[in-house]
Amino acid sequence: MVKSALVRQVEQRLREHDVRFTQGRRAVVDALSRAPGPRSAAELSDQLSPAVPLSSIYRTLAVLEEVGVLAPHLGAKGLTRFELAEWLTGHHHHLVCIDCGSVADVDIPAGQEERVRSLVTQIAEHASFAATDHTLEIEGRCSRCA
Amino acid sequence: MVKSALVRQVEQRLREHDVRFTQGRRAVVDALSRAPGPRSAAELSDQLSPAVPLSSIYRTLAVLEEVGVLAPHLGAKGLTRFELAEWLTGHHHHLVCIDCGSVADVDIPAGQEERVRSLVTQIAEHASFAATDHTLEIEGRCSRCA
DNA sequence: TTCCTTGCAAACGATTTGCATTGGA
DNA sequence: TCCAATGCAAATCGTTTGCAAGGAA
Repeated sequence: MVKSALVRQVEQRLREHDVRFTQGRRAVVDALSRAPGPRSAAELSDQLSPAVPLSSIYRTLAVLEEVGVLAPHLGAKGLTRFELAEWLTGHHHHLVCIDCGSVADVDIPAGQEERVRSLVTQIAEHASFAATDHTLEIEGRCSRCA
Repeated sequence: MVKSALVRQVEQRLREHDVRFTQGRRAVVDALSRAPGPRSAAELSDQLSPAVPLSSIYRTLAVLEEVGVLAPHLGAKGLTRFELAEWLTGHHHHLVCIDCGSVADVDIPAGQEERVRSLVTQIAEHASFAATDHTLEIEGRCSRCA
């Protein structure tokens, strides 16, 4: 199996930060790259345990966030889920189910994204806020819970 | 001091749910109505303690959320902040500071909000998702942290 | 009086950390 | 080799809950 472009990008980023890309860290990145949305430490542990113990998953998530490979997503009940950062996967938004709490990624057409971006710029300027990013969170019921 | 329209609306909603509007609950609603953004239990406790103990604040927040007077906002480090629900204060979006973690409310012009709403509708439809609400979260640095 | 609410302290669950051990460049 | 990374268990921290006492209708 060939090494994916994504893995190579992560390798390079870690190298730049003098951080090792170990087995456990590879396993976490791999699991997240296959997931259709953010995942919590516990959810990852379900897949990776006992090969990667929970405490190592937490440490891995912290390190990968620090170097900008992962981005956190804050969910209900104090759960923090992580996903690959947007420079690796592209910009997207979230569909959050108010029943089961699942979070799915959605892409939107470039033209519409452009409209959102310009709106964000206007709002931020007006509020003297230095915007660096934005997310449109759409709450509702997923097809399974509807 | 006259009883504000907001307090009267809350009173009625609680009455409809057979829930008492006690001193402690009034204090929490009052504190949140003065805050320029969502507040956590701990932040409220700083203001209201020892008159209202922390555990009561948590219970109050849970009750007020249940009857739809408050809406939760999930912040970094597992902190949940609450604010008055939009039917009391109007629809708005959030400016989230990536340095200090503060969250401020922003209103946007009706015309632009209409554009966001229609975009949300399109995205949700395309994804077979039953949207009930949305929030545009703008991340960046607040004027104090910039 | 009758429940709903409250206060306190103990319990919980997610996350973090100390420390000795292991493993990768 | 040598220090970063790991595994385990204990410690933290935000939040929840059991239970007895207090308060509003």
